[in-house]
Amino acid sequence: MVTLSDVAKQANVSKMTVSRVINHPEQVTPELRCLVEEAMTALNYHPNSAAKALANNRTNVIKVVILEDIDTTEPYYMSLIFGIAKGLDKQGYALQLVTDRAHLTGGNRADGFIVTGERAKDIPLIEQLTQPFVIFGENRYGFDYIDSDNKAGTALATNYALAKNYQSIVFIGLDVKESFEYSREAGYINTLQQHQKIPQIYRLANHSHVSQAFITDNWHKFAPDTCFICASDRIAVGVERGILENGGNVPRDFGIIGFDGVFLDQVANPQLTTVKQPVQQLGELLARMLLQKLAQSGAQQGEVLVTPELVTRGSTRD
Amino acid sequence: MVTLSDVAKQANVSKMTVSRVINHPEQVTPELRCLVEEAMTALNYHPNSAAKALANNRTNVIKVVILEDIDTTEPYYMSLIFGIAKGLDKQGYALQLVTDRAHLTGGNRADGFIVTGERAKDIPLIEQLTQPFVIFGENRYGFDYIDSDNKAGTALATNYALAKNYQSIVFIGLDVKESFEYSREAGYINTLQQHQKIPQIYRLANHSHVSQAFITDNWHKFAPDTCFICASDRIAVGVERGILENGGNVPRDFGIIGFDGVFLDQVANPQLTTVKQPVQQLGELLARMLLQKLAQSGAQQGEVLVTPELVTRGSTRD
DNA sequence: TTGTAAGCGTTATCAT
DNA sequence: ATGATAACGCTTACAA
Repeated sequence: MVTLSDVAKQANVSKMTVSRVINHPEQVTPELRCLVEEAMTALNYHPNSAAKALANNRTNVIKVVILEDIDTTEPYYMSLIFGIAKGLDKQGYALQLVTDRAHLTGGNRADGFIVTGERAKDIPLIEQLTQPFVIFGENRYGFDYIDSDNKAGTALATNYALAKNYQSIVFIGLDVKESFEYSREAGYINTLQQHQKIPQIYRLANHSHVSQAFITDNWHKFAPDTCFICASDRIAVGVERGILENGGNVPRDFGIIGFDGVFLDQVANPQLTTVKQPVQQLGELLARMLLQKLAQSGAQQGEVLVTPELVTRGSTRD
Repeated sequence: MVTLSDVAKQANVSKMTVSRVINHPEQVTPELRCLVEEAMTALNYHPNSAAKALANNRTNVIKVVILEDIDTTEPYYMSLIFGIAKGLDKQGYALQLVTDRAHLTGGNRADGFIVTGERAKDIPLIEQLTQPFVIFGENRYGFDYIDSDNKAGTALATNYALAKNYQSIVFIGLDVKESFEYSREAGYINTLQQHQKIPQIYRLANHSHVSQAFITDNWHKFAPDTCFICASDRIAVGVERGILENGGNVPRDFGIIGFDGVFLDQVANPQLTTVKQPVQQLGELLARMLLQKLAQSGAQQGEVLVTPELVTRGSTRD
């Protein structure tokens, strides 16, 4: 194993100079810096992260906390974790997954936290955290966060439906009292109002069989030339099935636009037009934001909203 | 931060005794051990993993290497990673995701590797690894591995189809030259032969639209009373769609059995009878096997096959 | 069985 | 601007 001392010898300087070249390059003269850098590459030096961690009282580990009870096959979360892992890896950090609330404070140490799926009751728990954290998902508590721009997403979808000349545009949302749901509804409502149309909103549990049953039960209410803006792809898949089951023509008489764009949209038949969240990228951004926060000793990072993209496919008119 | 010394003081012993209670409890007298343990809980002591790592020349980090180019939304892999992360977390290890071959040897250090998705060309690369590793997935190179028992899985499926009295039983496999595919075909073939039936195997690319098109193109070949044993849920979803598209009755005249049981099976309509791999559990087993291998300084661990489970649902007769 | 001392690789502090 | 020294928390090797 090549250590600081090895590099120091090779470059004829002290360990400290090498350390400084790595951590505070501005404090060392260009010539020495150059020498040291050459020595480092010559020896293929890689810092020992455990030693660094010990000296700095850090761990190089970030805990990813999922407070929601998730179906662990849910592709959405998996993509997110994948993105986080990639983002952390790039900067030499490793990830520890926490699904057990008890592991949050107890257990191994970490340099910071990425938290998602929190409900109101979790807020005190989160506020107890003594180390920097960032949140995935809109929140009203002033926590730093990253999310898709939900409002812009449904606005995109609604505008598209209008452009495709669907007469009636209905929103099928989720029956949860979450910030993201309100934002998605707002994007829809605002867009419709700009076009002097009356919003029509239903809220369902986030399951395809629920939305499928809903369509069948209310089939008489939906005349041809209707586009359904859905708050999730799960909902959209069920809506699509319900329409087909009742003999409706997709996309000519009925359009469907989903939300999420992770996996399910491609499995549907016809494939879904959907508001695609760049989930993996969001994960990488979370990692980057947290590491930056660490570098700035916990400074506020604010909120970052990433505009999602409308992917057009067979569930809406050409 | 509570350290060894703190615990030592509290228990009126030296640091070493505390260290021994943690790492070699048998070397310390029961009374002292008890005293120390009380002190540890009283102070809520947690070992500093960086210091441990430094002293032991370890990192407490395991690299998870995915050599295959995967669709990062693929729930199968995501579940696996989730399982690995949980398994590692339990023993205080963190995970680093490697998708870039260059990061395999270079970059940060790790104590061991969990490798998956390797092709023939990757074998030399893997053999160069200087640290313990385990593989996910059957392989013919003598590497320690964990996998589902693919052969047992398709045998389960085929026996079930026979029990449900489908006259004709067809296997739709994948057109890949991989160990797991051969095993799945073998389970099907063996079972049919035990019942004096002639195997009938097709091999397709692993996409639902490919298998859907295949069914339509060959619809005349498949008389009612046929059950399709599929090598993946993706294939099965397409087969199901193809059958429905051609007016076939599922499950009365045509049965479909998938393989994997991760997410897709539940999204299908009707939901798929499928051979469910305990993917997350496989991940945890991988973590456990690797950590045990580390504890045994790299000793061979052999292979572990986990028998999958047949989940019966609407795509086969009641 | 228990304790003492040295060292793992790095960085902060203080001196030059 | 650069270097010497101690310290981070733990474990191995050796001494008692």
